[in-house]
Formats: sequence, C-alpha cells, structure tokens
Amino acid sequence: MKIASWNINGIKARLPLLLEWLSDEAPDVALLQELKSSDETFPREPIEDLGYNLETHGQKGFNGVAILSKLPLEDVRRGLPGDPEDHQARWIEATVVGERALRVCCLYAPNGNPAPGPKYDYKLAWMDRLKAHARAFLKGEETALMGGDWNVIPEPKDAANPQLWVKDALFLPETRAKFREILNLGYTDALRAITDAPGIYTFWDYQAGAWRRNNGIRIDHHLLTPQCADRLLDCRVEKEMRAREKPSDHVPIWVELDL
DNA sequence: ATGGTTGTTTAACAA
Repeated sequence: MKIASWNINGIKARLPLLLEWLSDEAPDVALLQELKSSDETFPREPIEDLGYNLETHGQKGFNGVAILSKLPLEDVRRGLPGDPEDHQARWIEATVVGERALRVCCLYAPNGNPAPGPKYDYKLAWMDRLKAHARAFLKGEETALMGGDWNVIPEPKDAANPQLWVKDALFLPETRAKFREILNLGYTDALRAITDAPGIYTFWDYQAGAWRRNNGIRIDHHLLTPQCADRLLDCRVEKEMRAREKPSDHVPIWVELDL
C-alpha cells in the first residue's frame, strides 16, 4: 500500500497538478493539507472520478485537510481532540478498510511564527494535544500512521542552512523537544527508519530563490506506531514535484507499507 | 542586512 502526504497550498490553485499526480502516481491513500477551501467549495467530483473515496475537513481561506483513499474509509474523526474552542481545521483521521485495518491521520500543525507570542503558544499547546491523542493509538496497539505537515525541523541536518532557522518556531529547541516527546512514546519517523542521510527536504520557500539554491527544510513527516512500523517497506520524498510548473512550496512524502 | 513569493481574496494576512 502506497501512502503519500502532500501540503498542496490551495486546492483551487493546485487542482490541475493534483489530478495529474493522482492519475500518474496512483497513491492508494493521499493525505492533503492546506486546502484553503470550505467543504462546500471543495472540488470533489474530479477527484472522485479518479476512483477515490474522499473525506474533507475544510475551512474558508485557511488550513483544511483531506484524506483520499481507493479503499473505503470508515469512522472519520474531524478536529484534534482536547480543546472544544479550537475550530482551526488541522486534523482528520479515518480507518482505511482493507485486509488489515489501517488508521490514517492527516495533520497540518500550526506554523507558530512569530515566536515567542500567542501563535507559538498555540503551536506548543496543539502539539501537547497531539501527544495525548497519539498515546491512545499506542495503548490500543493500533496499526496507525500520522502523516502531514508537522511544521517541525527535527534536526540540524534537516535544514540546508540551520543557522537561518535558530529563532524560527519550526526549529526552536522547545518545538523539537515536543516532536521528540511524541517519537519517544514509541513512534517511528518513517524516513529516518530508511536513511540517516542529511539534505532530504520537503519544503522550499517561494521567496529568495530557495528552490534554485536548494535552501530547503524537512518538515513533512510520517510517524508510525510499532504495529505500522513493522510493515514499513520504504519511505521517500518526491522532490521532482518542486520543479513542476505552478508547484506547491511542499512536495509529497511517500511511505510504502506491507498491507 | 534586506528582500524576496504565492494563495486566498480584494487589503491584508498567512506562510
């Protein structure tokens, strides 16, 4: 089973490239972030016409996440639990019904800049809620995957130029510590289970020729429960997508599971 | 050191 996570930065602007990618690469499951669309205006039909079941959790203009699956989706949860006052559309999870059930979570973690400040406080609180929710998958010994735009640069080797990020919410020690806390519960960073190579990036800013200079960062991740990690065959980043016409600033990150 | 870009939506804001 091939699963991809991709921050598309606007479903409206990215629809032609998304449809071409779905047709050519045919992921079994695709986790999309930054739809920037309400559910009412989300272009469901062209995606469903390619054979995908589709569950969205949208928000007008900002955020928004979706799960696409060739297999049926069940037990959909929208919104990260832990704060009924939080209405930002950053989390959706569902069960992919195959020979073995797989719980997939699609997340768009808060950016958190500028730090310090209320946006950074929200980022850290959101990660605490994610940690609490992540414990439940472990306790249930579920085959589960949490994929998406984590907005965390885990280590210096995950940035082309780490010193550019030392005061950024994506790389502050407290941010990286929260990410490690979640890993240390028992999760596997799928890419790091495959390779410890530096210089693998999933995001290049539109500004200042970041792509041309390969000034990238690795902030999109798949975290796997032990039962899921036991099934991991491969993990790779589809860097070529950043060189396409009218690209997102993120590229897809893939996992292949023996499911 | 500064500025640089894109998307949603139409003047900012977010990233």
